[in-house]
Amino acid sequence: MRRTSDDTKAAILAAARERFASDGYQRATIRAIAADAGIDPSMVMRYYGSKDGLFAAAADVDLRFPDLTAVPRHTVGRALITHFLDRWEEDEGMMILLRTGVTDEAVAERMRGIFATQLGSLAARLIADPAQAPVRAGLAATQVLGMALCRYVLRLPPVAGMSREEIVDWLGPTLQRYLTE
Amino acid sequence: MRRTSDDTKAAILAAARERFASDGYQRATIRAIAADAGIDPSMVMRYYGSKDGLFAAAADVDLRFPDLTAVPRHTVGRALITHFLDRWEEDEGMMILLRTGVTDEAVAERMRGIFATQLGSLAARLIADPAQAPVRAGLAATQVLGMALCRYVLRLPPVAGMSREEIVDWLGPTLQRYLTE
DNA sequence: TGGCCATGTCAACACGTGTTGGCCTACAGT
DNA sequence: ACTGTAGGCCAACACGTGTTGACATGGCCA
Repeated sequence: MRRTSDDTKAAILAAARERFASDGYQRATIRAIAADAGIDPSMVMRYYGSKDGLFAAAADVDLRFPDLTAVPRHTVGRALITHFLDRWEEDEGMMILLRTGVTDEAVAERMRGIFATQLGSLAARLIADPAQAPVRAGLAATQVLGMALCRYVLRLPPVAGMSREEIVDWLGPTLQRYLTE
Repeated sequence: MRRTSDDTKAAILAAARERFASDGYQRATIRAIAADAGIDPSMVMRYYGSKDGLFAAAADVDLRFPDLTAVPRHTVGRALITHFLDRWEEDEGMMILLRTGVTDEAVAERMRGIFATQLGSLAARLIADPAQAPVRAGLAATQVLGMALCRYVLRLPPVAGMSREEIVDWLGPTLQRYLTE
């Protein structure tokens, strides 16, 4: 055989993640993805059924939160932002979610689910009053997503130019306050 | 005459702002905008030349920052977030910029310009060390845009459900620290 | 060697898009 | 009443899209 079908599927998925991440859903075309993967557009349909199916496979992403209760309570803020920066820089899925969730309601719903369960449950373990946990988690989300938006998507020069240490030093205390104070 | 051309232009622009704000650039079609305005798609071309021309007219937006040096220095954070919430709720242009800037490089560049000049010059007047001003402004942008993203675009339930007072109470101190401390 | 299936290509369809040019129609000025 | 013109509509074009089905071809197994 020239190539095993799993190899081709993987090549398509890799090309799709890149295109979706940089162009968003609409502007990423099946033809362009197929060209990147070095095969015919019809192969994409064969392996993923439709553009929606391909997107679903490409946007399957997990925040992979560590257990922040294992870390000293007064360093929770710094640990959270550090993990987030890591996650953002190693997984194109983050960019895909943000770029498409802004205009696609279905993806937005998915993001709501991800943040509600993952950040929410984290906050629930950290905060005594269970009624306050969701609001605290939401506040943390605004700061963390805002950073991702400005740094990786919009690329505002001062924010894109900051070092990781600077960011942790500045945002750590903010998140610390939102989550524990 | 049935209608003056200025009326029609205004009707088209209003429909366009609404569509661009809720659907983004690609999914907002000339045909849908024309239907909303109650006229033929070709009229849009007549008055605005092209879809790009129409978008440029619809996305012409100003942050309209007040002079924050007139306000007591220790309330600058609260004043900033208050003004931003106002601005966001009264002007669809904000939503247009955020929804489209995330996928359209030209709009992103425009946002960079807006934030650099407006928030940047504000920070420059507030902060003694001129080398630190851009970073401070950038930090404020992450928190403020992150709030807009979570509350108005993604509609994360805990954030969308917060009252204005709650938001000001929580984000005010954060912005205060970024801008003055 | 011959046949079969997985892997892949090709050309085309149906549809929605931005955009264009020609045509109509109601009103203002004479 | 006649005409010019501003405001508006209609049908069509050219293009790119996702998607489909028919056809080719290389390598494994009998």
